[in-house]
Amino acid sequence: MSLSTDEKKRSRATIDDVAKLAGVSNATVSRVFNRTNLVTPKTTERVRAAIIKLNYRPQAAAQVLANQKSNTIGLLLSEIGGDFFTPMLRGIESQANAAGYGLLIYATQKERLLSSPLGEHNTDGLLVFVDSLADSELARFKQIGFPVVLIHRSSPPGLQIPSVTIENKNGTRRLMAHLIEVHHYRRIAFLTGQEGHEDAQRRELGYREALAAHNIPFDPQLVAPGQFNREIAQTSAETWLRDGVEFEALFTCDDEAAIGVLAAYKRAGVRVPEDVAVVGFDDINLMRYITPALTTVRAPVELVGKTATQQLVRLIAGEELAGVTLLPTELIIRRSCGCSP
Amino acid sequence: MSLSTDEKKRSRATIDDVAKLAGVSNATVSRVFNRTNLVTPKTTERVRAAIIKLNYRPQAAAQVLANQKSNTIGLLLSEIGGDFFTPMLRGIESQANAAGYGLLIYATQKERLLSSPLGEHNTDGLLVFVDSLADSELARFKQIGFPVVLIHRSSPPGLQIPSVTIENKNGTRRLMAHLIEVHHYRRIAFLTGQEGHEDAQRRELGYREALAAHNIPFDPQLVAPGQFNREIAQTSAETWLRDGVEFEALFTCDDEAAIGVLAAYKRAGVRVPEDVAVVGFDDINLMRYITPALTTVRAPVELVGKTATQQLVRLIAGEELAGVTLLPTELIIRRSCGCSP
DNA sequence: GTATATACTGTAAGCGGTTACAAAAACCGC
DNA sequence: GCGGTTTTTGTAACCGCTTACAGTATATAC
Repeated sequence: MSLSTDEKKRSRATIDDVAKLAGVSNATVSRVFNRTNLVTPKTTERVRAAIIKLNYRPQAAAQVLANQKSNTIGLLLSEIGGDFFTPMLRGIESQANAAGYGLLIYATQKERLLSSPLGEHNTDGLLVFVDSLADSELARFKQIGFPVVLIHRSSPPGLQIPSVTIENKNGTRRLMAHLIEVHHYRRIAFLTGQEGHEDAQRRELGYREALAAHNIPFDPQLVAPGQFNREIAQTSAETWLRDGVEFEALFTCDDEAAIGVLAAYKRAGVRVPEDVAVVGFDDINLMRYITPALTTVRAPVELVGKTATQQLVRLIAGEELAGVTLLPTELIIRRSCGCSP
Repeated sequence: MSLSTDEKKRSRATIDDVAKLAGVSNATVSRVFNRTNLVTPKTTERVRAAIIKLNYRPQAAAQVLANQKSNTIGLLLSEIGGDFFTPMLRGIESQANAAGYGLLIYATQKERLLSSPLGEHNTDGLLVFVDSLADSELARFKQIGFPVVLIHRSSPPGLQIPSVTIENKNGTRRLMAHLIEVHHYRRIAFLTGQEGHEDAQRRELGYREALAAHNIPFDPQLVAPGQFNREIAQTSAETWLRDGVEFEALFTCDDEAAIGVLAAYKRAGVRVPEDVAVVGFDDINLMRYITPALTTVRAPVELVGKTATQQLVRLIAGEELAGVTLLPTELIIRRSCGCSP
């Protein structure tokens, strides 16, 4: 028995193996594989047969090297979690796929950022979510012309990196207008979002602008930390309760915080919305099932993923584009604001 | 001004550029980069400086080709969605990362399976979730010795592919035991899960075994389709209601179906757990917040991801392993079964 | 049947790294 | 200062695929 044959077999067949078996050159095999219609039907058939016989699949790395194109885009996250994650990823993956790209995911715990050569890796472009990449790296990518699109975060000043996010301010304005104009609430409290998070900043701005627009004075007493976090929000609500701070409505900056607040109120016997209205932002899956169903602003998460990916694909194709794409949010009225249904 | 220099600059620096700038050979640069301690401190310093100056990063594809190792694992899914997805992905990503691997994700809409050369792509191994890959491809991978680990699905007969899943049957047995022994329910209905889905089959088996173990005859009247789907489950519950089929408790095979059932009962004015107990399986995020809080079985989703990835990494490292790894589930008692808290 | 245009196919040079091996340099003891 | 080690560095082959260019076979025209 021939050991050498066996040994050949054990590792994957290469294009040369196919060529030899089919009695042609590797160039011809390559042509067959890439559907350049330059090969005789008869030869094509022979090559096809050899490919099937050997179970040949081209080795991606070699193609990438030869083509200088990986057909892969990368997604950088600081953390995998949260209810928005799945739909966003779905949007990204489906769009990437439709455009013929694979998707490579990195969750970059902050520390790793500096030490690792991460980044372009094996990708043609990068989707950068929130704070998953340092400004300095962003600058480097810009400098070497490596395609990047930012998600839920705008470009650092100077670099003009395209970015996709949602109408945080407008959404908040509409939500606040509902509370003020429909329900005639005047004392509306606010739970801030995560430190340094752009969505949080824009929502806070919307809150303040809405107050001003309705001639309601801003009261710092009615602002406490929420951090996009259940526990912290719960603590803040409990503190208000203990201190006897009163208000008619509470806007929690995001839905997670609203859940924490609801837990605090439930425990304290405060009724929502009878005693106080509670509204959030994002419309995560839970909100419609929780009791009371939560009034919130729907963030088009999947669309964000889709749009960002489209832009990245165009960027990779060589189009110039920049600026912020703002996707529309939608006011979702349920029970927790005091509406009946 | 020298255009040629500019043109060089615009595309990424290669190892040769660095070598030239540092006045050494590319081999030396490679050695510096890979921390083989074979280079003089002085030379190392010169090379380092050149690397920084040129912002050099090795091109992954070239490394992959030269090393025959991509340091990337692939995850194959049929669909991105469901509440389990995020924690599973987190488990996979964190573990992959800890082992020095990147993560490539494919969502393979069924049709794509055949046409695309997908698969090993640029990965050292593959995590295959449920039904995301045809048996024939699995066989091919087995044949060429390409590392694969299955998740929530066992190996096709013959191929001995390692697989990681959860204690579906035992979890169900414990849940049923609780209903029967603690609450003394005897008429317990069952909503089946998704056709051909192994988790569903094992849970059904657990249901039947539990009945048998307690001398409760199996009643086909008390079984209806659930499909892991809210709407279908809701319809089934409504049909039972209309037909006047009575039972004391309902096990829905998964939590999604339980949500559908709850919706049907709410609309019909049936009280849970007073009129009928409802229990699910999985313990998705919602379950604790919904009213009534749902008794269910917790599936260790993140751990499944972690474990599968660990096994894959060992497989890639050349270890032989096979067989099914069964991760323990945990009974989570809340209100919907009739318990008080 | 020959000249010429046309259609296929093969040859070989990259793509950007790694690494075995060879060559050169530095070090050592005497 | 010399031969013999030991370190450090360079040379060149190779990883598997693509593709410009050259070469050969086939078809077309006369």
